[in-house]
Amino acid sequence: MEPRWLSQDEQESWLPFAAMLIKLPAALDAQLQRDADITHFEYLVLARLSMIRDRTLRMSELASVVSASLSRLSHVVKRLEQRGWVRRAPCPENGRFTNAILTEAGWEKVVATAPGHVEEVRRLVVDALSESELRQLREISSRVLQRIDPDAGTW
Amino acid sequence: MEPRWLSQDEQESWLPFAAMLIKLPAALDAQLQRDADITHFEYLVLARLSMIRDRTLRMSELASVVSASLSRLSHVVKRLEQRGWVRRAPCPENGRFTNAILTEAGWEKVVATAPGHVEEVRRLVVDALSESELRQLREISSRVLQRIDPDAGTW
DNA sequence: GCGCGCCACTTGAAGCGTCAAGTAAGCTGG
DNA sequence: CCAGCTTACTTGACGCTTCAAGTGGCGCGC
Repeated sequence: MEPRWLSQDEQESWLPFAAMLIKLPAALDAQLQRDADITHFEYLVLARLSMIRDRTLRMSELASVVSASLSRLSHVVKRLEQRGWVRRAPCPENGRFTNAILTEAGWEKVVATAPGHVEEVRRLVVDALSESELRQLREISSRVLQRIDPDAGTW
Repeated sequence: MEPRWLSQDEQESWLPFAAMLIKLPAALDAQLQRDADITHFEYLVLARLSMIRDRTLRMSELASVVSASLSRLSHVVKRLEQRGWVRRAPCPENGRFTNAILTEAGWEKVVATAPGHVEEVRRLVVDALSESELRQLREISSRVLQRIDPDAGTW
């Protein structure tokens, strides 16, 4: 079967988009690495915990909200635990679950790190775009996410 | 100084966009890994070489067009060389330069792999969006790239 | 014309992610 | 009531990326 190659126009959209897909995460990582000595993914974990009641969440739920495998999360939480920002405790009601809990030091880390990160997100994306472009971006992202994982939108 | 947090609206665009930034590269990688047993980045290197006259490019130029460090490229090209898809030869005119050259087997690998990859790009992005959304996406991506690296647009 | 520095690359070690295998808690059927 | 399955998580090994330290060709100053 003859493949449906991208047209000239399609390529001219795809190429810059693909480049952004590579460079934007690298740029966000670089800012956090430089200013806070943590990974973008480590930041996501801390930030998510900080937004939640009791700053506590089961490992499997945390994995799902940060789009990671349980294995990846387990390794990362181990490192965060060693740095004193998170601790783990078995869930009292059900011994199979493990709760990840943001410590006071972890909370302070988030408070210290978030403004610089938000500033970078603004600088590179939010403030670079008009209001209507931002809405378009939301629509586009949702559509792509839907295609990647048709079941995911359900939360 | 009080940080400028994202507004509700801004967050509602940023969150799906950030999720896409994580999941789309993972999805593209997964397809290539599954169907062709190569990394997305390895594919990029082979594909770029295949598009160029003589299928030959200096390492440093290749690094720049695929947005990678020279070190990363060096490691990857070594692996591609071991698999027989690329070979390296010092540039005749200037012994400091190394040319990366796509072999016949490498060419065949690209020809065999490209249609499936393009199909996945269509499925997840290009065919998921309208023509005008695709144009918007190009504009948005260019704007963000400009912010990340103001000098880069010059080629 | 040769020493010194720079440039293009290579290498090795350390860190993070993934995959597969392991462990331990709780449910379930007989 | 316990054997075996399932679920939630952990661990270890391997692969890829990064970072810092090499290596070697080439040009420039004197």
